Parts: sequence; structure tokens; C-alpha cells
Amino acid sequence: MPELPEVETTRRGLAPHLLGANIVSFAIRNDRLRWPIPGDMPLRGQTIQSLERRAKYLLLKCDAGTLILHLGMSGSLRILPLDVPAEKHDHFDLLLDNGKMMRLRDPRRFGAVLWHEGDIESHPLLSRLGPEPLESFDADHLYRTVKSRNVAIKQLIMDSQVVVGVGNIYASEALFLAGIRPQRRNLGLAGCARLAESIKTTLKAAIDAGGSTLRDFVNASGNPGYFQQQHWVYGRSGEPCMRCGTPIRQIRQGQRSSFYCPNCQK
DNA sequence: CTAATTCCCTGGAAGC
DNA sequence: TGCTTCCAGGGAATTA
Repeated sequence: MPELPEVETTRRGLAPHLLGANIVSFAIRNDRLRWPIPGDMPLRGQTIQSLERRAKYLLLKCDAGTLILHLGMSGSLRILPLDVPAEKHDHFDLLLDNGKMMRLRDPRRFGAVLWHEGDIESHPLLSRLGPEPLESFDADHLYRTVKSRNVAIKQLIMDSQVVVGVGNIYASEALFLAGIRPQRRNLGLAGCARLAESIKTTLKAAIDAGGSTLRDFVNASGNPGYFQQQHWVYGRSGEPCMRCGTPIRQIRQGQRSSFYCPNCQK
């Protein structure tokens, strides 16, 4: 699943192929993603100025506006030669003047391709987002939020208004590293500090792991460079904790699975 | 306002 | 073997 590290890895993989390129045209094969892909985006002739990431959104900034991309649950972006035939779930292509194209594949169609002109931070999807976890996010901010809300800590750190980019997998992993149970509601400043640090550590480690697979990014037959992460607790229900051997527990929180070690996490 | 729930979608695994 | 059922998840939209 593309979480923040996968999106960042994708951004780094795409950037050298996209920056400075001119958009010749685009193709929409199936516009039914999270929202319909606008058919009238004025992309033709635009030069790609930068490729940034905000939360899990990729922002492809052009002369006249920004192409907003989201990978949803199953989306991937690849750079391919122009003549590679599209397969079943290849919904959107961006054709460039350098002989390459960027292709979006998204079987479950939870992703998005949108166009926005003007200040990108004011876009409705971006304007209410909380801090980036690897930038301005810290213990004080988390502690203040914990005190002002009455929800389980796991759901809090997955709330994009609190901090962006923490998906279901890394939420469980970060809570394990911090020694905090996912259902906890009261958390002191020290606990918040451990958790904020664990979130940063977890995401950074995953981004670093992704870097080693970047060489596979441009590959017509291979995968787009996502990577298998070694998980402490996620998906390991009933298996022994790698720290203490206690069986990992699985619970439901807000229709999502959470995993934790009942001995290591209090 | 906050918190909880529903919904979009397909592929893969499990069950019969 | 082939069907049916369940589950996964981002996050906006909806409901309580």
C-alpha cells in the first residue's frame, strides 16, 4: 500500500524524468477514480517546474497550475517509453517531449488525478492538513491534540488534521516502537515525545529502504519500486513478538485492524 | 463542534 | 475445480 514512504520514493523516482520536460498530451482510459479525472486539463505545452509532495499527494507544478496526484490504495506511477501498450488498470498517461511517459496504474481506483490553478495550499484537499511528520511535527503539538480530543491514540495519529502521512501500517509500527497501546486515550508529554519520535524513525527507515529499490523504478515489466517492509507487529496476529515472544494481538479500531504486543506496549 | 460510521473499488485468500 | 464470502485500506462524505 502506498503510504508516505512509498509516495516519497515515487516522487524521487519520477523527478529526474519529469523536471523540465514539456507535456505533449495526456490520455485518460478510465476517468472513474476517487473523483472523475477532468478531461479538459490545460496540460498540453506545459513545462513541469517541480515535483513536490504534501502528505500523500504528489504535486506536479506546471506553468499554469498544478497536477495533483494521489495513489489511493493501489496506485502506482511509472516512467515508460511512449510505445508500451496499456494494460487493464492503466487509467492515465502523461506523454512528454523527452520520449517518456508517466503512467498511472490503479486497480482499485481510490486514487486521484486533479488539476488546480492558483495557490495549491488553498485547495480544499490540502488546506486543512496537519504538519508533515518529518518537518514541523513535534511532541508539544501531539500533546496539545491528545488533551483536546477524546479518541484512541492510533486514530489520532492517523487523522490527517493532526499529522499527515501516517497510514494504518505505520501507525501500528510506530506505536510498538513507542511502547504505547493503540487504544490508549490519555498520554503524557513523555509518551507523546516517544511517539512523535517513533513516527519519524519509522517513516525515515521506510524511506531509506525504498531508496535501495529506486533503481527498479524505470522498468516496463517490473514493479514501480514499492518495497516489502519488515514489520514488528503489523499483520503478525498470533505470532510471537520479536522482542519478548508474547503473541501479537489484533483488534478493530474504527473499522481498521490494529496490532500490538500486550507485553511491550502499555 | 466532535466522534463514529459508511462508502468507493478490485484482487487475493479462505471457505464450501 | 469453481463458486461465494470476506478482507484489505485512504480518506471524504455522511450520520449520530
